[in-house]
Amino acid sequence: MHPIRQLKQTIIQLVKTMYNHDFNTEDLPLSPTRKEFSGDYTLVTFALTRAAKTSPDQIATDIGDRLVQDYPAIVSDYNVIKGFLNIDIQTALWVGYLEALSSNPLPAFPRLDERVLVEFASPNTNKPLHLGHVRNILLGWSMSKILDRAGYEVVRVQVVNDRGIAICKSMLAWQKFGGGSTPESSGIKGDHLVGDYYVRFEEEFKAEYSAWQTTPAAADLVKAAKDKSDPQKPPVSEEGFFKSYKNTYFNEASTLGAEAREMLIKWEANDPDIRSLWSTMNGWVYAGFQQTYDALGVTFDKSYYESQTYLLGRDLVDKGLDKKAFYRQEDGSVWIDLTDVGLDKKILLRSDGTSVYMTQDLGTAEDRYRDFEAKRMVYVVADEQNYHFQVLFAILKRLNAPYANGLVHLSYGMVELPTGRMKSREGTVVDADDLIQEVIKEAQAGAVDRGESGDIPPEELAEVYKKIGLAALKYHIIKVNPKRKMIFDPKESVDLQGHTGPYIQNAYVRIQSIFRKAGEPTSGSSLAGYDLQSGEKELLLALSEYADHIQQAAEQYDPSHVANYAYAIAKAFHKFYHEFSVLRAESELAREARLHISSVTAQILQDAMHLLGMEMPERM
RNA sequence: GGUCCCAUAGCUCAAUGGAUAGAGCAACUGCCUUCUAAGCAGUAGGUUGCAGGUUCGAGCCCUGCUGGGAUCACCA
Repeated sequence: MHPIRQLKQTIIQLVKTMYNHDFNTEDLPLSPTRKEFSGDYTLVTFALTRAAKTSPDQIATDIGDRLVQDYPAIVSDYNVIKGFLNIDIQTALWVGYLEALSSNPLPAFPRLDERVLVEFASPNTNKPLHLGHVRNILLGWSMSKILDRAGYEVVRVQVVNDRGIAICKSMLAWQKFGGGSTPESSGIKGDHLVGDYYVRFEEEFKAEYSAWQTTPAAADLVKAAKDKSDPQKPPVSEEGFFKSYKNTYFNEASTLGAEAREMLIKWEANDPDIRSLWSTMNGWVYAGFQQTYDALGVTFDKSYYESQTYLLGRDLVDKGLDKKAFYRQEDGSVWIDLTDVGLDKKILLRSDGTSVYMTQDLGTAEDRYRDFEAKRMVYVVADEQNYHFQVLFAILKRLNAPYANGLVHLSYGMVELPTGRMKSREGTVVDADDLIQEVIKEAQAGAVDRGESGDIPPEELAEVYKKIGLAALKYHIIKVNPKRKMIFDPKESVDLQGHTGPYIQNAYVRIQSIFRKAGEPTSGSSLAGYDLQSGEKELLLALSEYADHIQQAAEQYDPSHVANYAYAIAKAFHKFYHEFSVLRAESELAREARLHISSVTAQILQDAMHLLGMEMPERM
């Protein structure tokens, strides 16, 4: 049994008999002793002053005395500093725990017989994936692994936005300027090829718009806007007017805009030629996305396509009307009033009877519940949509959806560059594929600089560089609390030293190297009588906390807890490695104990990294 | 303007209401004949945006303020 659990039970019992005060395991103020003090665990006694009717120091001393006297098998010693009771656990207990941990290093959570659906990635098919998607994908994947480990049955899904005006823009530009090019003929990855035509459309449109701005019709509009403008506010500039008029121009005057919209209408009318082109180009995109997903090592159980789900949700509107949860205005539009829960009124059906994004999300939720009957759904979506999800969840609650209480928006902050937000117009968007290539290249360059890859078989080198490079990139992103907006510095993302993925991999690699020379520890061997040293105990204590960190990550929907824990373990191991020799241990018992500690460390590190979506190389 | 989020070392980030707020990067010093130096040890760096409050105890909870961001479409 975990020493802290024994200690907790003992203290709870003791406090009950001494002061008639009830603690339970969760609220007992017992934590690992800070390293500047001596002891294993520290009990904070302030909470007991009322029940004990004496000073914190006195309480600490009294409890300490009783622990040492009555439970000598558990507690060996104690000291008291300003109301903090620092407790030393018997070394034999730690050694016994190491033996147990060695045969069973990974925490086993009970299976919950509860299904949770995790939605992430959510790409649009008109553009390749970029850095923002990478954060989303890493969070979603890692969250799904952590929930799985915490006992849930996990279903991974993505929602693909494969329809709408955006993909029509790509299609139109390809028709007009593509000259029949394909990923095969051009040698360009499919999603990039389609993205290139999206960019081409925007360029052509911009040129058309600029040309139009010199026409008399445009000049009239500018004049009208200037005449109408509020004299209190700064005057309308020509440039400012054209900037804000862009969308209106696209919808009302643009030739290209008209062609793109016509294409969308034809698509909705199932025009066979348009549908065929659409399928072909989306097919290129999916092949491209698949390559990126493969490179990142993620998979989905099911993909939902908006082309198949965008009409869903209408029946829910009827249901909501029947239940009087929604209401219809004179113009025929349907709304929900959420002002009583601090939100606004929200439209669900336009006056022309067409649905909006929210309607579709309602339908998709219902659809997925029919598919998987998951009472929990986690949406991994950037925090710019916080309000949308508040509203979505509130509506589903009002409709009494059976899964309404299990809805979670795993909201994460936008990824920014040191120069500010990524802007496609300014070409500062960091492409996912480029980024992956870059980090692998850097990992290789780093290894070549170091010149120590000699004993790695040449056929494994590429694989090792890939694992190192991807760990650098992924760890750099996943270590940050999701809620935070993060500044992504490409230079730092390829760092291989310090608080990085490769640093953690290196701890694992060092252990594997020891095992190649010393052999694995003998399973089930007795370590009884070993006098664990404080540096060894420090690592063991950290290892004992793995389950807590998984639990915390699962409860808070925050994989960064696991990431930071893995770093703490790697750091503790590197220190241990420097302080103690395994191969040249002073005794056979010490050697065996250290082999066990190393083995547990390696397995926990590998497992934690696996939960984060990273792989360990055997050598580096 | 309403609502929500954020503010910690030069930079990027940690810190279940507990002790003297920690890491990494960047800078500087040491340590490879010894299990992989992608490492270890050390120096330096802080009024946790500001002002109050609650508490035995506040970076964390409450109020106000300042600065930054998101959002508030019959867009998605």
